[in-house]
Amino acid sequence: MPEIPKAYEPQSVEEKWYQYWLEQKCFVAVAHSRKRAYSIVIPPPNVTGMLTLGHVLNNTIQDILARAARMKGHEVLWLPGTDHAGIATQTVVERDLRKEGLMKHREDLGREKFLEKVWAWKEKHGGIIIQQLKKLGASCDWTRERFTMDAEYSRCVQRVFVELYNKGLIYRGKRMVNWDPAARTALSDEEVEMVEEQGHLWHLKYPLVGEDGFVVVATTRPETMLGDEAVAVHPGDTRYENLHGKKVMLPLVNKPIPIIVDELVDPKFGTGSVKVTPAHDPADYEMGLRHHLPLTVVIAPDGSMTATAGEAFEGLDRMKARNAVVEKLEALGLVLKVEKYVHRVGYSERSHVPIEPYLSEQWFLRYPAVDKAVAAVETGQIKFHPERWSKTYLHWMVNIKDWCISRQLWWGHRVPGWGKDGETRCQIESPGDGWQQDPDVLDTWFSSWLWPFATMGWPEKTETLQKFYPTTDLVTGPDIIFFWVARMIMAGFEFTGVEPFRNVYFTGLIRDKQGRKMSKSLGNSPDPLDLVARYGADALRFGVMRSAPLGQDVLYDEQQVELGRNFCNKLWNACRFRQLHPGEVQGEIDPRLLTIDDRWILLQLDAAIREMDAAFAGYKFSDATGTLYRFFWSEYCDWYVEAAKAVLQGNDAARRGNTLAVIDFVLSHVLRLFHPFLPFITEELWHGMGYAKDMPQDQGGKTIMFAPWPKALDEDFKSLYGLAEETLATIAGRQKLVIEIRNIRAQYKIPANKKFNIVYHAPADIDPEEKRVIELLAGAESIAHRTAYEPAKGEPVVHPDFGGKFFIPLAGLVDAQAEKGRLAKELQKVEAEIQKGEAKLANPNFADKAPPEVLREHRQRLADWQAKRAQLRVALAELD
RNA sequence: GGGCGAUUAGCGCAGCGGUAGCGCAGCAGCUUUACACGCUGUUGGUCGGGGGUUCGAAUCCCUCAUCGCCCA
Repeated sequence: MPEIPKAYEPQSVEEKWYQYWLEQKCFVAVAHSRKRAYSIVIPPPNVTGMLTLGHVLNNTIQDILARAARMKGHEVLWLPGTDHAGIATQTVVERDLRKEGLMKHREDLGREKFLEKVWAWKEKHGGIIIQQLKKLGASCDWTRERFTMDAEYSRCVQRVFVELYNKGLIYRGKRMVNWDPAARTALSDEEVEMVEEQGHLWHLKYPLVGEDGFVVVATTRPETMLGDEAVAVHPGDTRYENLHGKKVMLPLVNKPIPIIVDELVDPKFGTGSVKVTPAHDPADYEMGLRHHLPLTVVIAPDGSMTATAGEAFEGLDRMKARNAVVEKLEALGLVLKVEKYVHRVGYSERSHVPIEPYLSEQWFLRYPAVDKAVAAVETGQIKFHPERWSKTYLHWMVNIKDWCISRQLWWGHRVPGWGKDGETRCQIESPGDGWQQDPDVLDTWFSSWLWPFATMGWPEKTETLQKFYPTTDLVTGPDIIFFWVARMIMAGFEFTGVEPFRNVYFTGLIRDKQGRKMSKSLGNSPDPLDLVARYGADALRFGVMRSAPLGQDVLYDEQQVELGRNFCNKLWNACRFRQLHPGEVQGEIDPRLLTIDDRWILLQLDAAIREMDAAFAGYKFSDATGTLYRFFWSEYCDWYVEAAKAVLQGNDAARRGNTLAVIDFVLSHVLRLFHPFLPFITEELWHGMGYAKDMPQDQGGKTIMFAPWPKALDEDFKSLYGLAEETLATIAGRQKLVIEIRNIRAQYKIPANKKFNIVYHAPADIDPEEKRVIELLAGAESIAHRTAYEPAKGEPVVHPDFGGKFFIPLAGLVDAQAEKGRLAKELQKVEAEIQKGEAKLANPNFADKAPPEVLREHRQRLADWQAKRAQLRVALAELD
């Protein structure tokens, strides 16, 4: 690494090493390896997808886990792939084809032609997100990349369908389902998002048949009145007792409908009497069944009004029809009043239009292995991080309802159901001539719930499956806990007999600075690739991880990425500093030549490694980055390197070499600890610093990816190198001293670049080495020892822990008034502390009940403050 | 209505029973031969309100408030 640039330039470095890793097959998992397996399957992004910051967070965590596991000696499989995303993809392709003028509706092309177009589209645009993940540094095994519509994968899906059908868990039936009128397909309950809306409650007057008067019904959806088949009241509602068995004339339609009595009517809602529209409301549908009411369909699958709705409304969109109906009723004087009303409306998560309850023939699944799936999480066989999500999971699992799995789309796995002359069969291949395959496809989640094992070749007992299944960790967002996580757990138990993963890490949501969700319409969602181009992938990863505590939403701020870049630059320059000193790379450390600072930084390194291990064990990645940041920047760069300059600038070649050996030791550990977080820069420096040279090929020689993960220093190492706890206190004391001197210098406006002299007044001088370090750290020209010293009036003094006094002669610079002010202010603080301490110790309850070590601590603290007060008082008196 | 989470310095967070901390921003100074993507010093907090337990509470309990997510 000759002539290293002053600033780190990530672009070329990242490109180079990613290519190298691919060429060297570093990401490929070896199924017959003897190493212990670690595996993780990617939550497959939509093929249509583009990388978002959410993906960055999610995949960076997976990459950190995978890279750390490799360094810890595991055989790692991180299995990537994409999801065919039925509705999303079909919608995008349909839009494009319409734009190109190739069709108005997909029927114009026909199923086969249309699917050809989707596949062509997928081939052309489908890989974008995969390429983006590579830019991030994702160490996925790309040789095992899967797509949910791969031939083998599709066979798995159909096989599973047939199996569940044969077990009686899949059935077909006519039900009221959540219908998306824009995509024109059924959806599952989970795909409906309830949105609170300010709407209206219309009070409509329905005239009684054969007598004067009205029944008033309240509704939020007046357009459905065209399909009303009854008015219902609660049996116990005395207000309406006289109406039981009578009829009303349905306005506009002019059709008599009965007044029925049903327990499920809420007498407190609106007027207590409700209109019943069996074809367009789930509750009304149930009521219709109980009372044998006809189903009058007035809204078509595309959300427009049908012919049955009447000439005046046919073809109108349901929302337009609403206004038209209200207008007509108003003209007839049948609208009693309109109230503002807040209610919750179901919206399609896909097309973002209001869901229409719609009666149709669909396929449903009664969930399998529910008990096992519940028990696995309850007993901790599968662990959630943070744990609290298990509550959400369990709540859903015990209230679980059958899953509507059929979709009226073309892009997806076709239902392996066949019909002929009213007979239905379920099998993968056609039963023969004349059998028509069900036109529906399956919910995308009905394929992705098989992801952990279908991607590994199940149902074949492949080597990959045997080695890497069940997987170790899953990293995903809590928003798909029902869609995906819960269903994968059930599928895992049902089809493989075991849990599909042992740990689930739920990330937070990425929000902007103001706490708003990232969204396209707000335009607050930055393009991660743009950030990579400007700051580097490592910077982006580090920035995102630093601000992503476990279980907490992430407030994204570009400043964090900038910070990540600054951090990389610091790392770069710390290595550059080492490079500028000639000397053997990673020489032997001689314990006899260690300085106290060497011993201190080794102890701090040990502590940092332990903290890292604890952070990894608890999936606390922001703690890990915090530890690394602190150790490397605040401890290593700010204190150790500055102190080490005393040796490096000295003439003792042996000591210089030894200090460089310590520096290499620390840096080689630092690079490895950082590698999972900052893969590119650490690889570049690993080679550049020469640390790869003496390592075995598969242990860091080829790449830092397989360099051994640092281990905390053991007792033998510590005693050999004389690493003892008291070093920490000694250095802390010296740091305090240095800070006090620097403080005085700043107070007296001695420019940081101006050297100044210090007098050490004490019976014995300090060790010359230590003196040199203090001079260097404090920015002093010299420290002169005096056994007798008469300070000038008001000369600032510092009292070190080890005794004696440091005077800072300021040669005319002393401003007695200023110094007095400074001391008085400090004295005030000290007095306050003393008062607190005295009050506490004076409390007999405290003295009696507090544990002795706490008592001792408080007494010591008080004594220290009192000593400090005495010093300050003397100094103040001298000023007078 | 039920559940979960959050509320600590201007901002983002840590601390979860014994002196309130970190990073960023702010302020002051500095081209100190690794780094201005930097260095040094430094100002900010009755830990959302109220009650309780305790010798001692940011930390445990109760309650209220505000915000956010999920489920009815």
